[in-house]
Amino acid sequence: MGRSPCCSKVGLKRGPWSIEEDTLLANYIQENGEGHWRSLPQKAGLLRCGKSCRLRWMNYLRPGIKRGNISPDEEDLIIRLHSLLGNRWSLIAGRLPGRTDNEIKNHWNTHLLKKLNNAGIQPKLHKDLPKPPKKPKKSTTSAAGAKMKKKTKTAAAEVEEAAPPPKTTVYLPKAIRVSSSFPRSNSCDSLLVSGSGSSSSEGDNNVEKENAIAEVAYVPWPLLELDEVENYHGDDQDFLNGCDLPFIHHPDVYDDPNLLDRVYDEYLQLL
DNA sequence: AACTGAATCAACCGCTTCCAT
DNA sequence: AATGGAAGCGGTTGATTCAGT
Repeated sequence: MGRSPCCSKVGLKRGPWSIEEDTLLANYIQENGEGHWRSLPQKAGLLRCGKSCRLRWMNYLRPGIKRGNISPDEEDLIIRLHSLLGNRWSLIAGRLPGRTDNEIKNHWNTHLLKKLNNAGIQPKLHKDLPKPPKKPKKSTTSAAGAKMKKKTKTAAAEVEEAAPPPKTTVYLPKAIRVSSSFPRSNSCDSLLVSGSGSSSSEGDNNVEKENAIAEVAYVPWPLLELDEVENYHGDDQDFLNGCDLPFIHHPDVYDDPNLLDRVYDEYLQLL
């Protein structure tokens, strides 16, 4: 499976998009719809690679995009969903209408990681997990991927590395492709309006799955030890007051070591 | 006002996954 | 079953902006 040389072509423009380019792209997609990104630039008269066009459309030009001012409610939801899904930004974005995976990822890395660390909370709760049942994989981490990850340590990575070892566990489900089934631009709308867009039974199944996942995501999750909250001496009270974080200690939950296993199994079945 | 370091976020890179053949 | 093209995803980069001195 070789990679196609999408963005390595010489002569293609890179960097920030101009207003003219935005207009060309938006007009073309309005007339012809999304998709066929590879051939889109040429047809639209753009000197960009298809990937770049797709990214620009998805993260900036697409109708209904909300920009900036992520509300405390949204932050709370991001934190909850991240505790459930891990770094599955597209899945998380699918639960936040008008937000893009890129924006959520950036917000997490620049704001939420810091907030959680300041509150004495380990943001990356994916270590020491009981290995989820998984099918045999072709390859784990390629040499190139490992090399890329080794390059430099990001601020986010530093924050996470400096944090204390995790006390609790969170399951990290396998990533699934989202967009083809759940258009991100109006994912929540699509959940509410059953059958709109896709009338196939598969589409309805997806709606049901997403609704079920959403219910799981909204369950108050026993992520944090109570002493973590009690020992918090940070000064970011807005964060603690503004968010409905799952700070409640649930003895029943902690006393049942198999609960997360069961929830994870249910989640896998839903997927 | 000038400089510097930190913070932010749009865009890029490369890998994975899906799907048609 | 194997292959290759296309799309999607998550990690990372780097230009720009902001805040502090």
